[in-house]
Amino acid sequence: MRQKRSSHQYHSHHAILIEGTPVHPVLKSYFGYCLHKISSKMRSAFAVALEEHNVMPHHYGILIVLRESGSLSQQELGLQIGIDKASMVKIIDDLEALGFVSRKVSGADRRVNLIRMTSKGLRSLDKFSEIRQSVENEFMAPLSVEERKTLKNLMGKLLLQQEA
Amino acid sequence: MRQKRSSHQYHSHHAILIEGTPVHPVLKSYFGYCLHKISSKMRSAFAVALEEHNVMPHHYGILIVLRESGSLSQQELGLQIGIDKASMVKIIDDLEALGFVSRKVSGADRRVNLIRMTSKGLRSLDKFSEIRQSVENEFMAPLSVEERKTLKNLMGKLLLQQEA
DNA sequence: TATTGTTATACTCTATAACTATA
DNA sequence: TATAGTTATAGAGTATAACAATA
Repeated sequence: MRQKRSSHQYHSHHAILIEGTPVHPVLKSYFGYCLHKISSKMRSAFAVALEEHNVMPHHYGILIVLRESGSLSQQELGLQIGIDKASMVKIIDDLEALGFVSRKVSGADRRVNLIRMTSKGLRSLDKFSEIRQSVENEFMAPLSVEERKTLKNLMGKLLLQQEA
Repeated sequence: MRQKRSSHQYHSHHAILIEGTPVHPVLKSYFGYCLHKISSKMRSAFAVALEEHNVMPHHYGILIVLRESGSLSQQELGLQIGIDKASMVKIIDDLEALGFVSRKVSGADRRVNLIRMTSKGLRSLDKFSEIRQSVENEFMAPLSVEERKTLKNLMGKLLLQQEA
């Protein structure tokens, strides 16, 4: 429990709905641009929806990984999702202040903090996942169920390549 | 011609290839996360590829819109792609310093700068478009031609909704 | 000496407000 | 007075380096 939160990076306050940054018609034919536009709108919609719970999308990611992996050191956790150890400190501070995770000094190596989810964290994570799902549904609205599956499948293929 | 450039926000220096931020397996099932990951990797690959020409992705967007629209005021130009007038100043400074655009005080209203592409700007834009295309091709590599078309089509539908 | 978590620092990006010159 | 462009400033985000405790 170390600092206060402000979290005003996404300033819209609509229920969930999408705010209006202009999309220039000429640029709509560029795949990278579309990707960037949709991605940032979706992320900011998610951020706005999470705002009242005092968390941000990256907190959500941490919680998801933590639930899957069980107890981890801060550095391990950061490694798994590409966040450096210095930035992890603040993120874990946030989550600990909210009562979603706890730090426990490792018995085996007293330098490391083992991060563990609390039951409150688990409950909240379910809530956040509902929120994530509803944002995703809203964005996917123009697509049929079949098209959504196709889109996810194609995106998955693109992501796969990155591992190599 | 007002200030120097640094442009080191993307520090990788591979030819074009994709650098490695980890993608956690659990998160791969989340559409928004995949979108975000691919989008930022693609954008940063584009940025790295543009680096030697001293431009960034948003400069490219400006040039594309400018070529399409012809001469525009700084503010008009910014409005079309969602960049505020203060930020436009530096961007136009950059492009002017590179000789890609020129400012000309409007005869009708001496407060406004009409921005016009130079022939050097036009030539360079063609080069940049080749670069953009090759980055896109690299990212699309895992997909068949048919799949690429499908993906672009689906993304287009998602983007369309944003206009409303 | 090397490593975990921490703190401090610096640098980018972005948004806002203040200033000028025109209108 | 209002507006286009400019400048200055402040905030969030992020990466690096230095530091304390422990190994």
